[in-house]
Amino acid sequence: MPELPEVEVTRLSFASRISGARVLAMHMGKPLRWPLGVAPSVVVGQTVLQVRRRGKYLLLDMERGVLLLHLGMSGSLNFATSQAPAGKHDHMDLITTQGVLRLHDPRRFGAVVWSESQDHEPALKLLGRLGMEPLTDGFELSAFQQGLKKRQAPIKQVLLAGDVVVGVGNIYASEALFMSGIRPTVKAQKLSGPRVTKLHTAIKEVLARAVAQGGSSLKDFVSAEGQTGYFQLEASVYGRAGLPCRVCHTPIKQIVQGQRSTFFCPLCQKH
DNA sequence: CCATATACCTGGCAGC
DNA sequence: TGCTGCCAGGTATATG
Repeated sequence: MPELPEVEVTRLSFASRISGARVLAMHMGKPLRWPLGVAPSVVVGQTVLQVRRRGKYLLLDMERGVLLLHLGMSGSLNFATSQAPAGKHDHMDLITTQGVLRLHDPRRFGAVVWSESQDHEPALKLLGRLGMEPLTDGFELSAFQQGLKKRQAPIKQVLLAGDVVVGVGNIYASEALFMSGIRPTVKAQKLSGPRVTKLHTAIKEVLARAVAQGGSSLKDFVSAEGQTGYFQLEASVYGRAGLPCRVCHTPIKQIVQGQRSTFFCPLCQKH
């Protein structure tokens, strides 16, 4: 569920609502990917200053540290208005003066980590090797090109790795490569300048469009299930194995790269 | 440094 | 209906 667009839409959906809130209590459920790092009581009493996003991580800046959240594969955040009973898969409740921020994550690949904001904190180390933010000016074509030039791995896997550019998950990697007419198996370093330019544009476009779409359903995003965004978007290739390409009607192919599914049109993405 | 495999965990679904 | 096997939006870590 959560690639960059959904994480960003999630952020937008609760950032203003929780900013300025003071933490009254914090409850953790079953273990997530990493331990919180401190007793939940450490977070109690702190005020949420702002909510930022870095890649697919959400960062709740507080007075004395940062609460880092990751949604993993199956996580979502929602606001429980009162003390509605936590369900089987609710693994964090942040009870604040402005509502209860609740993490729902069946597979528990997500994470909630507290970090006292200085350098060598393990939580912030997670952010250390992340690549460029695709929806900011920092995502410069020349830097993108330079990043790809070093890589011999297939372009799809380089996009997913997140150390050149962040936020492109398994769905949007396939979609962006389709948009730019690039075969996912091509070695990153073999892409010509013009093709890198196309890909650079496609990544920005596909992610920005998805954020906009998610944003349009923002009203019921939280109260509903937190999943409306993706289903509004029509995938060009993802999940469409065997179905006709929307452009040329050639059957879409599905392959496996790095144990993940990749989808592409063999005609529109010739090499 | 780089590329690839592995591990984490649960639910949904196709097929029998 | 129930079982089994496979698949799923991520990514740190180990291994070669």
